Amino acid sequence: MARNGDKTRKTIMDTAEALILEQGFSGSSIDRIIDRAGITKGTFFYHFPSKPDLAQALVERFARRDLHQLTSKMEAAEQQTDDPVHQLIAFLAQFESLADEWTAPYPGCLFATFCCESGLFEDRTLAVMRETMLTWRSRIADKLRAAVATTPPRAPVDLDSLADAITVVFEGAFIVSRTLNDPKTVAQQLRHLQTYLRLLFGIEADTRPA
Amino acid sequence: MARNGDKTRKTIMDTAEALILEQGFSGSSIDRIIDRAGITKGTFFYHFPSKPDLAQALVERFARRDLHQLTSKMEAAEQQTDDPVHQLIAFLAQFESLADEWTAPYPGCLFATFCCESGLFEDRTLAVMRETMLTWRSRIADKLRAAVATTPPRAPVDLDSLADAITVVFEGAFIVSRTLNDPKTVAQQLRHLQTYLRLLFGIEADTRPA
DNA sequence: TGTACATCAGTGAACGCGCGTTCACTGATGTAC
DNA sequence: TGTACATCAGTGAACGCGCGTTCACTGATGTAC
Repeated sequence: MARNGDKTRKTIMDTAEALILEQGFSGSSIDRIIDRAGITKGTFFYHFPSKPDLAQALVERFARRDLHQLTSKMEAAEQQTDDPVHQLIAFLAQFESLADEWTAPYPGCLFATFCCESGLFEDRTLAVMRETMLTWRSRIADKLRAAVATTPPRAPVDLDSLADAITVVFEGAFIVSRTLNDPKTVAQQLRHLQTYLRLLFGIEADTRPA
Repeated sequence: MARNGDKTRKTIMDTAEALILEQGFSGSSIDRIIDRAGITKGTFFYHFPSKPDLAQALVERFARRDLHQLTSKMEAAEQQTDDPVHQLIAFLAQFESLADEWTAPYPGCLFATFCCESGLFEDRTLAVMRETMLTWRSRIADKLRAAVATTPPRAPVDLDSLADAITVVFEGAFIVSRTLNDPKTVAQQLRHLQTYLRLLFGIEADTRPA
């Protein structure tokens, strides 16, 4: 056998994540994961000492990818314009474009799933989720502070909770999209958030309806 | 023994719901439910033929209560004012006041929890969730249509997805509130939604920051 | 270059525990006559 | 009013299956000399 342990580990994680997004963590047994992944139980426990360790690895990978999206899409927005308000709108527009092309409901957010079973997880697992959300809050709130410095908002708003609104829309739209079996929910809700920012900072409306 | 079967049934449902909101449905075994409720296994299966039947009973009760909130708070808002925009804002303000008094994080929404494990449930269970969300959409969208008839919105918006935004905020704020262990998230996000409506329909801002 | 050994990656049988479900039973209360 | 029977509400032991975890093992590849 070639030393391709990393590939097998990735297969396990991909399979487990997909199953967990359908059935939750408790509802996804190791038996079913290895069955779908086409490996044996021994292989699973060679790569992950226990099921909680799988949870930890999954949440860390999810957080890493999530923060990468935050950084890369924010950098792209910063290249488009110098105005912080327009940067935020361009930032959201990128996620909207992505979501707009979906034909199946939002497959799910691992954070939401784990949050709904939070009593089962170790503190270190929940801490990764918390820190990721706080990083989003901090980065977006920075941008919002820059925005209000140049453009006074048309209504008094708390900037930290306005920053959180992005996370709220992602998580909430996922739940609604899944429940209603509607692939368009996420894009629509991201559009409302852009419209809110436009109205708040007195920017002309886009032509498309939110 | 007195014929107090209804009381026992309620105890089981209350205990199960609380446990499910902590650990998810799969993570909440019947053994743990009966242990917390102080009853025996025979009693559980006397009241519920199977675990999926418990899920169905819980989701139906949750939906009934949820729709009652929708109706009663909307009626209260309609007593306060005749203007549909102000009615919607008053409607949201009632939920905000409620949420503002919370000192512990939003205990959870059974729909979000079930949605994150949706692969485990029967269609009839998921259908209750879907129909409840569509009822909210329909009632709120009616009000929004009445609003745009009298007050032209300052940006083009799709009314169905704007109606859904309320559900999105409830579900998303629950996830964020729980993850960040912050009791104030729900109230704050409901306030942003009110500010959005105010800006959209050109209504003077409230004094408190959103 | 050949040999001996270590390490990596994976196997599959076995473990005991907890799960959802069944069932024969109990005893209190309600109903018929 | 007393008696016989039905129903309601709950008991607790027993069931087999699936769960997470362990472990002795295999065989291919890498490393030392």
